[in-house]
Amino acid sequence: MTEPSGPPIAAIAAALQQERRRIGLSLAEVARRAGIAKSTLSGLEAGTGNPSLETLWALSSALEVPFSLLVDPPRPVVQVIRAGDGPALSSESADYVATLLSASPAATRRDIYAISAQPGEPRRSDPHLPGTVEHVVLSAGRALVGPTSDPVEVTAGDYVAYPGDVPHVFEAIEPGTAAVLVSEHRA
Amino acid sequence: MTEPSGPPIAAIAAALQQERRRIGLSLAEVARRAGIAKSTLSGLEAGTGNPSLETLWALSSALEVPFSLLVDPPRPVVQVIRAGDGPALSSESADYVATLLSASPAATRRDIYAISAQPGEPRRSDPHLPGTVEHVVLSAGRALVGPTSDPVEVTAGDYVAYPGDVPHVFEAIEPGTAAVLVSEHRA
DNA sequence: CTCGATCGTTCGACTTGACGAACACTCTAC
DNA sequence: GTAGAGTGTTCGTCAAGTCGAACGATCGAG
Repeated sequence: MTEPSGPPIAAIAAALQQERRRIGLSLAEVARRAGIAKSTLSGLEAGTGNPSLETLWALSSALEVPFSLLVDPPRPVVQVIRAGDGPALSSESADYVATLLSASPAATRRDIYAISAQPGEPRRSDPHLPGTVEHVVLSAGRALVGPTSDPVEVTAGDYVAYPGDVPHVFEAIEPGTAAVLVSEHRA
Repeated sequence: MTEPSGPPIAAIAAALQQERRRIGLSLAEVARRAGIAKSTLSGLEAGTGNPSLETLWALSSALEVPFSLLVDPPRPVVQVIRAGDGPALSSESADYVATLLSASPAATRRDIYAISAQPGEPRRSDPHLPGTVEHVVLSAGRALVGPTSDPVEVTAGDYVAYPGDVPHVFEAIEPGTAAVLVSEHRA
């Protein structure tokens, strides 16, 4: 069972209101900053509706939180995720598996990923929010990691950090390549 | 040309097509699985439009990728620490080596460690600052990790998180045990 | 108490995204 | 050659999301 639930409108509604109150802004002020009608925001916080991508993006900018915060539910403080566990939230393909281990809480803003990759098509990523920094520790194998313009070849045990707000890539060179990735956003 | 934080419609368009072709499905088939019109999907992959939350969610399910992947693309390099490099700062003992990879900036408060351990005396840690949380991803071997009162046995690939403000332990069970540890303080 | 400002909600009008059929195209089989 | 099944695209229609204004509620100053 992957995702039994529907669209996380309820979760987003809660996150919107929580983040807005955290920075102490009124509904009208956030709507103004986001460039949307406050009636729209009012409805969203009430859990009614089906916001468009632009609306959500504008709100994440106005609230000054990563977009993922609005869609990734918070996680418990203590938990165990087995290597063989069904994916709580993972991105899979034939030669690349990225499992989200720990989503960033509101205050700290960082995600931890376990990556398992096979040689094949490189995993390219578009720029993230400005201020994002990513850290990779290769557990096994060999990979080409870093900005698309200047990637670095790393082997088991190596560590590499790079800005997340430029296009970047993760390409396994050897079979059975694994890594731990920490993506953090500095406010 | 690079917008500071424009809606990632273009990125989503690329991600949609990339993921769809990765699993080798036709546009019509994905649309059918997602329960949306193929014309809608066609437009989205072309980069035109502004999809609603429900539409995106349905597509992430149909493509069997996490929702966050479509809206929050993964990661990119600035600093490289090779496995054989002499660590600038490390804590060593006969059967335990912890290398500091990335010290926590003032704002974010988190440290990333690479741990190499051998079976022997458990590595016990006294409580850190209140609000500290530690995350461990085991790269290789087998270890007993977590609160001293209730440790968890983990193997390669496993993830475990536990409060850092209580006594905790890291004990290698197999030779050649390695791990990545992220220690963070929540304000 | 009254006025004013700000809060969040509700309402009708407009804009726009989603739908589904028809379309042009490619490839294969007969 | 033609017929068929597959691909992805375009277009008119309808439903739904968004907008802006008006609404009642709340709080503080005079």
